[in-house]
Amino acid sequence: MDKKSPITITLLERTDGVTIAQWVYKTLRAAVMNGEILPGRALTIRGLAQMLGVSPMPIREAMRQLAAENALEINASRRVMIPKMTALKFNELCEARIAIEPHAAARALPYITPEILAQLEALNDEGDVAIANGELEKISPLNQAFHRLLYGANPHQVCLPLIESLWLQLGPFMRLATGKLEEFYVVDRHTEAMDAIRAQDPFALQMAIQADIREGIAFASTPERLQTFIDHSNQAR
Amino acid sequence: MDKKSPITITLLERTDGVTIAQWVYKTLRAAVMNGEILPGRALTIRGLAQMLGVSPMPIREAMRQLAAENALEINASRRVMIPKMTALKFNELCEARIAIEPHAAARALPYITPEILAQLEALNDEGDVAIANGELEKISPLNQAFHRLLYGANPHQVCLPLIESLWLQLGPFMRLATGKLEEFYVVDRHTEAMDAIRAQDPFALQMAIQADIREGIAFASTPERLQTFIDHSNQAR
DNA sequence: AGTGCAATTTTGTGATCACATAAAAGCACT
DNA sequence: AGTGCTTTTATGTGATCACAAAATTGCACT
Repeated sequence: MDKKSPITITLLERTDGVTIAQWVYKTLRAAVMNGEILPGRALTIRGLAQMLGVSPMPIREAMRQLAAENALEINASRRVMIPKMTALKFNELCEARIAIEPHAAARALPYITPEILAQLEALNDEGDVAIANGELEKISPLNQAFHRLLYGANPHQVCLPLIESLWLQLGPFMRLATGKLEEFYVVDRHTEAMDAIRAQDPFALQMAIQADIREGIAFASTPERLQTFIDHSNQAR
Repeated sequence: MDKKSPITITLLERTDGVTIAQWVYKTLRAAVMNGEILPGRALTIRGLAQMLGVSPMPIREAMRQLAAENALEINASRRVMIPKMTALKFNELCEARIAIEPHAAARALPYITPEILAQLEALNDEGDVAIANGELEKISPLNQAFHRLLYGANPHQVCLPLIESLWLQLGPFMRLATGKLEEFYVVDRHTEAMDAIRAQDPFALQMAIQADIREGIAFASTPERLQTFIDHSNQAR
């Protein structure tokens, strides 16, 4: 297992008045979410600082923030790495998603305006186009944007940060998952979700969200398949 | 509203090989959880550094970590304060607890050993003694310890950090709540929970946990009562 | 007294440095 | 070649400093 080969991550653009620490945070977060850094990979403050061309200070802050969201793991000797996945932990994360996300969706339902519904439709259409064109790398971000927009419609939202934390922990997997997505995606649950929203039917919405989550992890349909993915992702390249 | 009067928080003891940043984190966390810092209160890095007798650096790290857990709020001009509570947000936090905690309890159920059950019983007994003796300040920590021990029995636990985040956000309220606890606590739901554990009955356990949470927030039984608590807590003293 | 502007102070951010410890590398010895 | 020890390097932590921006204060003017 190679833990020292140089890491390459996609650098986000630095916008206007944002601090360096925030930029580093978003960059690292996107890298984790997109599976650009695989579990087991050791991360050092100085190494990242050099790679991103900043001083160690903002790296430290960004790393501590990500560690607080359980996207990074700090071991006893204070070294940082992406947590390794296990079959049971994966199961636990998925069940947690199913416990929270339908709830967050139902709670957001009363706040879905026609504008938001139109935006959800647009995201759904984009997703369909991406699937039709085989642009697999676009699917996961669009799917996330859909869920984020839905849950975030609730102005008193407190679940979204928790959900994002779960997504982050599943992140390194999601990229692998989308590669197998095509063969599993049969029914468009997002459309079902939008039907439920239009009907203001919380129960149907919860069912649709739950089904969407379960299908998104269908690549782990059997323990053997799951283990294959875990083995494949746990070897830091 | 006084935002500048000196803050006094309980200082935790620094143990062996723990870093200053961790100690600061735990100290601030306990202060928030116990409602020692009320919503709206502004916190400054230098101010806390001077109060705790350390350099600004570990304060920054601790504050960023707490902000990541939504225990602190960073406004547009990067000033930090305890988030203010609203009736709707309070409701949202409680419903989120009810969505997650019974799930976490049911997931932990298969891992409850006789040893853990005995520890739960001990905590429950301590709680009963505290209630009988009117030691209200002990109740909330014991209640938390009970729930933490229960959920944490699951070795693949991923919900506990999310739950802790919710507790932290409700923190400033919990102290106020325990003051009114005595008059509401009628049935001992912890005992019901333990009966469900012994019977290995996930559904009964979920019901007991849900009832326990709902009774713990019985002080907000009417919108008027809740608003009184909010008004009382939102004025930083 | 109230208001608008300038000077001052406070505050967060980020860089650099010193220090202690953990990991790695070298190296002698069997 | 393998092993145990020493030396060297790498790394996280925490303190100090400089800088810019925001908040506050002070003050002249109406």
